[in-house]
Amino acid sequence: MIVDPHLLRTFVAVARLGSFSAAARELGYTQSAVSQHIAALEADLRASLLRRRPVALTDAGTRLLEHAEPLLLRLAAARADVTRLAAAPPARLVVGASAPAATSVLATRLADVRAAWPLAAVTVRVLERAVIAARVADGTLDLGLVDGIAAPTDPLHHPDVGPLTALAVTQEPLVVLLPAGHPLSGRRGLHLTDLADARWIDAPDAAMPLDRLRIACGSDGYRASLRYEGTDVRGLIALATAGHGLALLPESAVEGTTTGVAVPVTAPRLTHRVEVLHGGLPAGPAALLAAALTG
Amino acid sequence: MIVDPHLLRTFVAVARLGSFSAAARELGYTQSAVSQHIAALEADLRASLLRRRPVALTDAGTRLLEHAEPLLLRLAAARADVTRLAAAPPARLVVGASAPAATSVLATRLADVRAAWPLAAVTVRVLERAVIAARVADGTLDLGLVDGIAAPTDPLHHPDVGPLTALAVTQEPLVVLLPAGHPLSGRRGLHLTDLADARWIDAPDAAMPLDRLRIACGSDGYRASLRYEGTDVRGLIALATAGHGLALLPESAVEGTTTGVAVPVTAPRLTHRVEVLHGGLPAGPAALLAAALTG
DNA sequence: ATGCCTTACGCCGCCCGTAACCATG
DNA sequence: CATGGTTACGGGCGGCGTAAGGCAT
Repeated sequence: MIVDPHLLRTFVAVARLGSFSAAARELGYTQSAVSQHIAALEADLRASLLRRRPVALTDAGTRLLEHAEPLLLRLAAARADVTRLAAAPPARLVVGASAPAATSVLATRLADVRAAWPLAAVTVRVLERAVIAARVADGTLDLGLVDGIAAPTDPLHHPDVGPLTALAVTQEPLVVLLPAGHPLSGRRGLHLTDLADARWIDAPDAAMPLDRLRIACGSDGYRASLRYEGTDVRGLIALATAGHGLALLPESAVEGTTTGVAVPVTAPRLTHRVEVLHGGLPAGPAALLAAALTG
Repeated sequence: MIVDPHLLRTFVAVARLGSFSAAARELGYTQSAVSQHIAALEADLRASLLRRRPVALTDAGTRLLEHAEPLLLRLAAARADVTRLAAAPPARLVVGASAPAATSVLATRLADVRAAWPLAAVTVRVLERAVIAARVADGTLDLGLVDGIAAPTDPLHHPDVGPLTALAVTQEPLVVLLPAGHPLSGRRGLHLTDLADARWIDAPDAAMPLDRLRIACGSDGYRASLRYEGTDVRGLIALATAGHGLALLPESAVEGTTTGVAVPVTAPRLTHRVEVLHGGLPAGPAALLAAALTG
């Protein structure tokens, strides 16, 4: 009746690694067991999930994978969440932050956090946005700081991996960074919709990912002419001011930049927002620390 | 390592029924097996989940329940989703709709649906908003119609039970229904924020639930002076126009009402929105029908 | 011929039911 | 004392490993 999560875990491993034997090694099974797992899953669901030799997902398999990954995540989150309730608050704090806007917020508030909860060790881990909520849910992180684009009062949209509490930490204007001589560089404000066809730099780990922008604007534009994979804002600023494309950043990220011009976004009404995430224990240490961050 | 979903299912049943033996009956187990399930779960998570005699949830149990229910839902959804891919499109269509705004939309479009897909039997099931997404995900419903409050371009927020496709069907202004002699009845438009402390009727199944309104406005107000449990709008309109409280409705719901005054909501900028939900198969019948509804 | 997945088969462990036990109203 | 949860124990079954069997490259 109920789909066996062990089989799902095996299925996910096989799909990711593209090999039964590699999945078996990773999971500590024999190759045979993995084969039986997949066979059992296919029999249970009465659908072929994988094509063998070479191993590739069928349509049904692709579909199942979309369910299986969040499912396993939630399963881990459930365990972590309940266990966390019982366990004594540990003398350590692991904070995950999306880079670098959220990290800079953390830097300015970390003193408050340390004051609120004198901990032996604090670890800050810079991670991509998508995984932070998951790591908070499964207990790998005690606290998460995530930034994103949202209308002024709207909360950010986090992947649903369990009951998490999200609190706004900061909210500030978005700016478009232009090279010094750019035709628009004299403007006081910009309408993003006018820039849908401009040359953009997609810097998902250093600035705002363009796909988020597309979602926020409901537009197909904002295509990247350059992709910047890294978390160093200065590198991004250098590229943008050298004219390789526009960059969308929170206002604070461009403070002190003299080689380019940062023009605020005036429409649509979007802001850069940082939220802190924690597993919503009412009076736990994470909640205290979250309060210290928002206060 | 992985929390056994069978144990979770038993746990949910016990929590809901407040009894081990009742849960055993429902699940087709012996009382002993249920006891062993709960014991195993508690041992696995190293936490006490239930107090016995009387059976009541502990804090950890409450927490686990929040995870367990969506988890089991997703598990069912995963099975249904994959199975649905393989199965031939059945000659039947089950549509769930939140009452009554979404239902009336369905009434006006059902002819298009029948034209797009000649089916032997069409069933319309009126359900509360919260369960529709779940029933679409697990295949009980082929299509869901859900209404809600949202800012003009924003999508509705549906519970995350799997990869569902949501498409806007209609969007129309919200109105506040006032009795004829009400001081505000002469107004051309109303600011909802001015009405946070007014006397409201909470009619979750006939109009907009006030808790949604509170979320949309980020306000603690809009408390109910009367709760109306039913799906008949005419009954609600009668109560509102008789002065028992204000009602928040989509404009179309009050068409033809002469005993009261309906004043449009002008701020904040919120609209009544109906969306159709289906399990996102690209070319399946549900997608065709969804297109017929939106077209 | 050699990976790589599948099938056959036996053993171990888990899970459920029976039944005796115990606690609480 | 009765109702209802717990504990003890045994049998059945499912799942994993070993090993042999296809089947491509």
